[in-house]
Amino acid sequence: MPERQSSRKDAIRNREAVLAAADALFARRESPEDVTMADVAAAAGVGKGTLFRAFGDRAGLLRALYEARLEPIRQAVETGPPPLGPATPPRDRVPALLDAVLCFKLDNRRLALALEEGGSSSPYRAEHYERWHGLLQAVLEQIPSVADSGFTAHALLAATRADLVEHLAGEERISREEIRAQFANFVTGVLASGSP
Amino acid sequence: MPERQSSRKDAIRNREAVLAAADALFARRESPEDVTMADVAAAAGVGKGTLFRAFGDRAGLLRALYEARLEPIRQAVETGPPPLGPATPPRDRVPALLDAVLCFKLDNRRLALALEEGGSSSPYRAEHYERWHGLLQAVLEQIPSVADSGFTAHALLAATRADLVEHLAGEERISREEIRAQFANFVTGVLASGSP
DNA sequence: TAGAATCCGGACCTTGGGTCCGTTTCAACG
DNA sequence: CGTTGAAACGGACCCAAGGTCCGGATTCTA
Repeated sequence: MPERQSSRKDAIRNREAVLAAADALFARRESPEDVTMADVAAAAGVGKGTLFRAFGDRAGLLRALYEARLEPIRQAVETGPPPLGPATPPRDRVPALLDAVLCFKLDNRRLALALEEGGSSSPYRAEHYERWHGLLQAVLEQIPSVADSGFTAHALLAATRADLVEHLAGEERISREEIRAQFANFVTGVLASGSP
Repeated sequence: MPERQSSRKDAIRNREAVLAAADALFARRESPEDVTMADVAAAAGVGKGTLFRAFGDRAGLLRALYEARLEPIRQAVETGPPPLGPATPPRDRVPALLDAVLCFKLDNRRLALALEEGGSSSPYRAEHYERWHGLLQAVLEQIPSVADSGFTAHALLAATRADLVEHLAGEERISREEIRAQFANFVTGVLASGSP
């Protein structure tokens, strides 16, 4: 799985070009699955060979795009100020984390859809999911009234699945703020259960 | 989309044969996606044309299998005795319904996976999902402490997604009863929030 | 600037869903 | 029963899309 860096400037330039072209295509096209690898290569002005050498396979390209988009949030979560950063009390941080995930999915509907569903292997094996789940579980652990933090983390994250978000925003025409509010309310309910 | 009945006995016999063969193949093979349509046709002793004429496309075959397996539960929910049937008080019926869905996914992991993920269009457009969601929403509506019954129904059902269940049971090696217990606990928490 | 290492790119391969149409089977009718 | 037209059969065929390959171009190093 060729994913290592290259020092040659043409390789670097092409990698960037592919990333940019793919980004644009996924934003423009209706459904992720009618963005083909050949399309991306053509839009980037590059051969298919180049594309596959740089990213391994379709999933690799999607992952690269996804991680790039996720980077700012990751920073905010790991070393940023409240309410996302580590200094936040658990009862406030959990809703903030989940809202951040939800907003990310809302802002990157097509991309998240392509990565979560299109993949041949389940989204639960992706290491970015493991990261979110691990973090959320750890924070939930610090809230005494919450049992089964592992399962609870899975269940809460499941409510932010890309295709569900897409359905709510696209099919049911619910506004972004409405979705956020309802989800926040749901999260509050889960956290409140069994404590004064 | 050719889905109507035929009176010719060879057509009926072949339809059954395909259904049985597909059922067996999905149960036997590790991953749903290495059951090809050609495999099913061969296992059923039938040509590919027959298979596609009877079910339209791959999704149609999956749907037919799924509906067949779902039929008993559907009966129990629509006209059966408590705790699944309509005579059950809402606070007891919601957990029962969700447990039934979860058990169904546990008992039909491969099939549910193939239908929910493999499809080109989102699982939320499937009419069996609409049925479950509609019913669950209606029952939730009767519990005063639950707000946003529509969203809540989506969120609860999301925790029974086939790939999540597969991950819990397959990857994390959690026992069936453990999963049921944790999910039941989660549901209880959601229902209890905001009421004595 | 020579030479080697690396990268480029598009022709080519494979796989699997879906279609087509000549042939066969069914069932209604005389 | 034999005929006959409609419906079903089945496997050769088509096509799209992901992924591979290798001769030639480009870049780095000495």
